[in-house]
Amino acid sequence: MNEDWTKHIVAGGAGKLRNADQHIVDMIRQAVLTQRLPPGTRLPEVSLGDIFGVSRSVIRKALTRLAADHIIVQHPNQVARIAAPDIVETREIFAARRLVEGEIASLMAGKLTQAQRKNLASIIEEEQQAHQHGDEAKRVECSLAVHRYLADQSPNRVLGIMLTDLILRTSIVIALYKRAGMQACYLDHDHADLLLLLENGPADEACHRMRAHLSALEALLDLRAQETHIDLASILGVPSDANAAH
Amino acid sequence: MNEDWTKHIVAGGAGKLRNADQHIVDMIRQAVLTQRLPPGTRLPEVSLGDIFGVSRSVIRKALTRLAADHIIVQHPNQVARIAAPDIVETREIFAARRLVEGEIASLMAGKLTQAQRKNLASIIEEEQQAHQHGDEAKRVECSLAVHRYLADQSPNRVLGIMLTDLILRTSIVIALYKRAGMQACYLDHDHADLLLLLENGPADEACHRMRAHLSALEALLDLRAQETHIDLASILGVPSDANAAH
DNA sequence: GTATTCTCGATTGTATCCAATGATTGTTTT
DNA sequence: AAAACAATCATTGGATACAATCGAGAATAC
Repeated sequence: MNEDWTKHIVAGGAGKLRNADQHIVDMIRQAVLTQRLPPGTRLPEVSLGDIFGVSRSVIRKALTRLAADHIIVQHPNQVARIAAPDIVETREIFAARRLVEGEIASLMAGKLTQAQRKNLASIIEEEQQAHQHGDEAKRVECSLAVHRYLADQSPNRVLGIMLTDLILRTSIVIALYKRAGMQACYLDHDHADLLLLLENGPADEACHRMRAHLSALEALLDLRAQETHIDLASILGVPSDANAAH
Repeated sequence: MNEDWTKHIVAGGAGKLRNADQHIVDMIRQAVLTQRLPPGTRLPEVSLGDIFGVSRSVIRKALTRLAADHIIVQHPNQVARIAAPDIVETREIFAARRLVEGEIASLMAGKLTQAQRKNLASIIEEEQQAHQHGDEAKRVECSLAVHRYLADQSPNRVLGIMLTDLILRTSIVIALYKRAGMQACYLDHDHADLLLLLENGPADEACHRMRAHLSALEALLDLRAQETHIDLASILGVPSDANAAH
């Protein structure tokens, strides 16, 4: 079915032959971030090899790295799939992200360089414009860009890399558990308010605001216990017998 | 020279053929934790393949996973080495660990099960006995066990796995930067005090105590600016005289 | 004596081959 | 018709072969 994400992907980089797995990892991560590659999607090694024009060796290395980052799940002798965390893990991911991104906000608050101010302001401006024009895809992209920029600019690189991973996992669980009616999650003015606190506010207030922003995001999801409609498609594909027991 | 860590390792599991890379990853992680495998050590694929009796395929998968966890560094076309973070990254690792382990302490404080109490108490008891008997290796092992147990029992599994990785990276930088005179880092009664707070104390106090404990640990290292003798040997590629330097 | 270049060995990167395992489908039995 | 069983196919796990690259040391030039 949903196989068209490959078109976007292969277009990106045909010429790269050196250390090809990095390119493949990047492309798959990007596809997951932008929700072109929904949770539960099968990722057979041969198909990916055909798509990217490399052998299974390279694909396997890429898949191993993605599994280490919890973006895909690999069970022995079974096809790798985009991860589909359950509700418990979803809450844990949000809690961890609040901790890490709150700390990063705290570290950066009041210490933004001029360039960082400008870049953040421009991303947020673009986000609001996209929202007003109803360009949902663009809006999501910019919203992600805000957080990715913070992860990238984190003065503590260890925390920054952790946040990069958590943002990816958050994208996955948002795709899984977003309520039916809404096409994506949006919190008006949250990012603009955050920028103000990052520029001037005291560190602990920036931290607190960031955590509240992430909690609001989590609250937009439908995380009621199991009985929900959600997938049965992506979940029943998962081999772990936790769900399939009946 | 320092090739005897293999003896300890291969003894562990000769018979395992199924999903062998997990075993290899575990063995190398354990060797790094116990400092039998110092930072900068070369890890050639063929040598490891010979040692574990498997092909390079399996070794490569194991190395890829270790690199994803920042335990080894892989540069293109060069031998993988045990990571040797610089001083800046060392401070970042400690800061991240304070954040994560402090939160885990906070989450567990006042909520220990009876079994958890018993296990922690027994580990700490064993640690103190080892210290009194001068059994340094045993003492370090128990000290690690305390923190690994917390990582393992963390109610938030995402944070728990993060802590597991951070403990490993902490072991690496301790091996790199421990002061010459001391054989290992020891903080008397710190673990016992922590246990008391985990059992009874309020959450934020347990968090604060844990952070202080980790800061004290960091303070035992020699993290003065670059001019220290330390590496240039282990970083620039000389495999074995990293320790002989002093 | 020092610096430069060249060659060779060690090591990794990628592709391909075979074995093993799991899923699927069709068949048989009750 | 439903369930158990068997054969086939798709897919992964691991090993090996070959190509590409890097580093060390020798040979050479100045």
